[in-house]
Amino acid sequence: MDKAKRKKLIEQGWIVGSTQDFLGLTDDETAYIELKLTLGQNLKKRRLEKELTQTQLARLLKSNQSRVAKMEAGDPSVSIDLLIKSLLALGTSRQELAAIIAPA
Amino acid sequence: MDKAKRKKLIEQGWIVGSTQDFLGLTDDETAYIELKLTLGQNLKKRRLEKELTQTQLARLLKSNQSRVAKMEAGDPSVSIDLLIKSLLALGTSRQELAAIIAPA
DNA sequence: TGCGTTTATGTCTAATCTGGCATAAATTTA
DNA sequence: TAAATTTATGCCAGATTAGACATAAACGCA
Repeated sequence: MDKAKRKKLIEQGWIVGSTQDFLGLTDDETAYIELKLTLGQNLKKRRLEKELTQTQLARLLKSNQSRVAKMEAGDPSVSIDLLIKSLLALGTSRQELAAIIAPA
Repeated sequence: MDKAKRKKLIEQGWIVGSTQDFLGLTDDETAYIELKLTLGQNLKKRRLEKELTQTQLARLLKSNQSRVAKMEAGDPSVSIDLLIKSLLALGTSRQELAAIIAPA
């Protein structure tokens, strides 16, 4: 958000700040959540590339459709652990994993 | 292990195979375990660079010495989740995290 | 060698995460 | 637009993981 817009919103009575500030998250908590979102988005990308439905992917992972949906959305109830296991199960290499985490 | 050595061992009656074969792990299970070991080793490296004892690091992470020992050893009772949270808590960036996972 | 410090290992129970299931919401297709 | 398919959301019981604690093992050093 540029400074002009921010100023205007504040003048209008809006409270402006980052989600992080609002929720009172520490830097590392924020980094964790963002990382989870990134991994989930990539899982979805790979699923779509293979033209699978969430249900089909779930079967592949020996999980279920709802968990796949939550994974892709970065839901608080899913761990990075599960996301990484899923990506690995899809044959993602460590190189690829690294590229997901920190695109060059 | 080079082929000659392997042949010799087999002739002598040894059973030769990878730990993965022996334990009957799938490729992705192996990748998961190896990733966990890598992260644990790196956590230890970072701890030593800061000249902290496991107990001191544990306090930093709001955990305890035994869990730190297990993290560094890649113990089955620790998740990649905890390892990543710990590395992030030490201020590790996504770039660095990626480099740990797949050194250039 | 003996002592202090650090690290490793085992076990407990509380908290978190997972799969399963039901169902709602959204999207696609006829 | 209605039906069919796909995705999202909520809940729960069982499984897994976490911190706490005890104690053993390893290490460094006087």
